[in-house]
Amino acid sequence: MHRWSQLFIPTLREAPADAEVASHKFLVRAGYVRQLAAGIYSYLFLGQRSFHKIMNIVREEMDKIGQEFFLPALHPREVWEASGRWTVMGDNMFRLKDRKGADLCLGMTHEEIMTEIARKELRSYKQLPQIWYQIQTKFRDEPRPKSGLLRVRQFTMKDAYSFDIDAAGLDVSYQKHRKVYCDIFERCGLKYVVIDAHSGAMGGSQSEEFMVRTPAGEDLVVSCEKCGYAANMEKATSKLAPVEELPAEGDGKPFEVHTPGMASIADIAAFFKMSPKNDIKTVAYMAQKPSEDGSKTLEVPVIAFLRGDHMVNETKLLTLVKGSELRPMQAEELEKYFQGPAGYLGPIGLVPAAKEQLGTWPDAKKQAPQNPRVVQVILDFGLEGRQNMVCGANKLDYHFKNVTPGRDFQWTVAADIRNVEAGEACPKCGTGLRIDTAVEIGHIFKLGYKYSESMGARVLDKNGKEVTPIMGSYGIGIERILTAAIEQSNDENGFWLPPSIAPFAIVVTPTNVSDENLLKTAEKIAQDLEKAGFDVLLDDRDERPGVKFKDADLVGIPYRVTVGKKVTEGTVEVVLRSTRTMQDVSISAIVEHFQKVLSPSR
RNA sequence: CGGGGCGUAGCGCAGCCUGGUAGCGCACCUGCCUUGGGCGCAGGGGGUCGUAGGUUCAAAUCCUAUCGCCCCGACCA
Repeated sequence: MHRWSQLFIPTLREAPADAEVASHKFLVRAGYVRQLAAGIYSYLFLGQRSFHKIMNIVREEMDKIGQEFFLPALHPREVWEASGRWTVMGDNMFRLKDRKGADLCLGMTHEEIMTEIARKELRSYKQLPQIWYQIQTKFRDEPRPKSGLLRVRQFTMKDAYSFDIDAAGLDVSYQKHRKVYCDIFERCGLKYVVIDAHSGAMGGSQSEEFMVRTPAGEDLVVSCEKCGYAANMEKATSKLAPVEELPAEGDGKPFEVHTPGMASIADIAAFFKMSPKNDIKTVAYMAQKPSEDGSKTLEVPVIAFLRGDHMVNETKLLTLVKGSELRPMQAEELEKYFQGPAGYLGPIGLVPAAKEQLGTWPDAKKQAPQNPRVVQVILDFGLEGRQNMVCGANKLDYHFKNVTPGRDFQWTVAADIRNVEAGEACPKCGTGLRIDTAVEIGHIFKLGYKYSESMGARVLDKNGKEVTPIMGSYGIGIERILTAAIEQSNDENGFWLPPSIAPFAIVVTPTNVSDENLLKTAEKIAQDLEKAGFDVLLDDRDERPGVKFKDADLVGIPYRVTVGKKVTEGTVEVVLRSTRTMQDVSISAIVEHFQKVLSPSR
């Protein structure tokens, strides 16, 4: 039996000053974790117990569809070079050298290692499909670790990989994971949503994220309460309400207006007494990506135009142009492409690339020298069909009026490159969309052929023909399940976890251990409950009741049995932490009581 | 990477401006007391003031460098 007096549960009355989010404060205060360095934590007794429960649930469910492996966390450079990600991962990957000077890295994820096994071992379609998973420590050198266990540099992940002979098979594997993930999060007692996710520039065809809404989250979820549409910010779209156009002025053609010092959209809208919706916003970037061999960075100019009140979504833009990074243009670059200064930029006079050149990079097209002023011009869908707008004239202190896209300027491609805003119409049913911050706890992803192809995995199909297996990858953040659960259920005194993932389901608290009768009764109750399969903690510390109650409220245990005065009447109190509701239960019926409200942990 | 803040006892903080033997609350230890919401009294232990260098008779305090941690930003030209 676990006796509190003998355990190391270092609870704190005060949270560390640098803890911001609830889960961080309480994980530290409740003695679950201690910080070792930025984004690196030690898990103490209670924390580890909770993680074990979570991992067991994950394991039990995953075993229904796959096989558990355990791969190295330390990887040789070569494996990552084979997939091309040695360079792609950049500073996010921890790298080190062994004594011989050979390059190694700490695994951020294990597509490469799993594919390496598949490449060496899988020979025939008869061996497919395969689903392999592991629960492993991952290392990511986050630019900015934060929010306690939410964004860290070392964490535990369940990652799974599927290998199928064809897309139909992948779909089956994908759906199996989707089902199992729902079961896992259900068992963990989380309220979650499944959303459409951005599947990256790498040709993934389908991807969904499992999100828990919480203010502590860093991801944005766009959702419709009416029809169930849900997507992340990188993927979400909306229907735009029509905009009232400005009347054409003069001969209807663009003309310059002197706008001294009006360098922002707010200034211009005020100056012309119009809505920012009638303005064309210019956003100018240099898109970057590493060259094939990783030896240098390739750059192309990318210029986006959006409605004045819209915000560009850099991920959408980056995906569109197939780049890996964006940086704002500098003054000389603005001068080169626009021949005008910041604050007065506009589309008229630009040299847009042809549609076929979208996402092409200079190195690849060396043989076809082009006009150095050519840029990729991206028009947001929100500007299509608009007329008589205002934009910068590419000339200090001047703007154009009467600008109509398509008539007065052209573009490389029109696309959705903006952020949806709360209240805009749902793309499916037209209801107002809501936007919430959320934490990503799981992600399922049809990878396609990226790794199997680049790393040379091949099997023979029925006809004896060599084919490349198609892959999926599927992740669950173990720590994030706990943090999300805490974010979801806490108050000023502490938090309460779903019994399935709490370190203990029940804490038995004798109010006074120097009272022999109370202590003996409490021990008996704890023993009986334990025998019945419940995880029980006996708070046998020689402390005042107030101290024990405060600690019990703090540490996340969902039920408390208070053994106090009423034992003389043969009853104890059962307290439900979440609602603070209290109920007298006769000692003889205590096991039965919990058998009704809880399922045994063992 | 850019900007800001903070490093003083396990935790939370004061002291620094104006240099002169390092303090408070909680926690911890001992004893007494108390026992239904972080109780009371008495006594006690614990700190290279992040690190290194400099200025000075004297540095937690002033200067320089460095390390660490936290927050904001890295879309709206």
